[in-house]
Amino acid sequence: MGRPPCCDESGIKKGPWTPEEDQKLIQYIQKNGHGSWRALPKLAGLNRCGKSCRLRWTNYLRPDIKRGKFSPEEEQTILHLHSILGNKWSAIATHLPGRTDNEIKNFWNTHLKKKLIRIGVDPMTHHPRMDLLATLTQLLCLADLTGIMELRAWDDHAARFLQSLLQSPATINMSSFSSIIPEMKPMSSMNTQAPDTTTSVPSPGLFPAAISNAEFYGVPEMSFGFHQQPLGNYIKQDSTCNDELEAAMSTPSALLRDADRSLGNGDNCIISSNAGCVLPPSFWSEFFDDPLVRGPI
DNA sequence: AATTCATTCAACCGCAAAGGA
DNA sequence: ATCCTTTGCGGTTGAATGAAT
Repeated sequence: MGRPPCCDESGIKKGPWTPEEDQKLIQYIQKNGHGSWRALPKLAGLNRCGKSCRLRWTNYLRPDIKRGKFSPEEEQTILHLHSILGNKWSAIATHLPGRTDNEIKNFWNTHLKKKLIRIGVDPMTHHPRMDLLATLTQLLCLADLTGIMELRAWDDHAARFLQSLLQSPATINMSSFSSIIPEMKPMSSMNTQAPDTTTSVPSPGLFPAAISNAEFYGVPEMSFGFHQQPLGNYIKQDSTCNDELEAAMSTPSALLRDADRSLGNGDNCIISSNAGCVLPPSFWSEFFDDPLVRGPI
C-alpha cells in the first residue's frame, strides 16, 4: 500500500476556487493567521484540504503578490539565477519580491525556456546548443553559397560573417569581442582559472568566475561564457578576428540578425563566443528587447 | 460559424525535508 | 535514534482561452 493522497477523504472539494471560498480563507487568515494548515479548513469553514488552502493563499491570495507581466529586469534576474541555481524556483522567488515560485516556474516554462531554445541556447545548461551549431556549420560547408554572396542579396555584414564561418580555420577570437563591446571583459583578464575546453560536454552553469562576480541583487554582470572546443575544427581560438566580423557583431541586434540571415530566417539563431566572457546588464537589455529574440509573446 | 490546435496558468500530486515527540 | 506529522517544493495536469484553419 502506498501513501494515501492527502485529499482522499470523500466530499473534500478540489478544483478552482470560488470567490466565496477565497473570501472565507482571506478573512480567516487575516483574523487568525494560518496556524496549522491542516487544521485551517475546518476552522475557516472550508470544504478543502489544508494543502489546497496553503497553495491558494501563497500563490494567489497573499496580499503582497505582484500581478501582471514580468519586467525585463525580472526576466534577466530569473535567467541569471536559473543559470546558477537551476530549477530551484523557491530560491529564485526569494530574489523577486511579490512573485511566487509557481508563477516563476510557469513563466520559465512558457516563455523563457522557449526563448533560449529559439536562440540556440540549451535552457538547462545555459550553453549554446552545440549539436545545432555543428549541424549549421556542416550545412554551411556543404552548401554552395558563393553565388548568393556574389549577388549581394544579403548585406555585407551577413555575407562576410558567413564567409568567416566557412573559412577553415575561421578567425574568431575573444580579444576581438572585448573590443566590440566596451564593457565586456574577457575571462582571461579576470582572476580566474580558464574553463576546461578539453571536455566535449560543458559543465552545467556558468564559469566559476562569472558566478563569483554575480551579485544577485544588483545583477551587475551576466555571463556569456561558453566552451568552444566542439567548434575547434572551424573556429580557432588563437587566431585573430577580421574587421568584417567585428563590424557584423558590433551590437547584439546585429549579431542576431546576421545569425538569422545565415540560417535563412529559420527559427534557431546561434550565438557563440569561443571563450568565456562576462557581459554587462546593458548587453542583455538590448539582447532581450530585440524583436528577433523576443519573438511573439 | 464551427472546429481544431496551441498556449497559458491555477491547481494538484507525490516526494522529500523539517521539526517535534 | 526513530517514528510520525506537517510543510514546502518541483513536476505535471487539465480547464480556459485564444489563434488558426
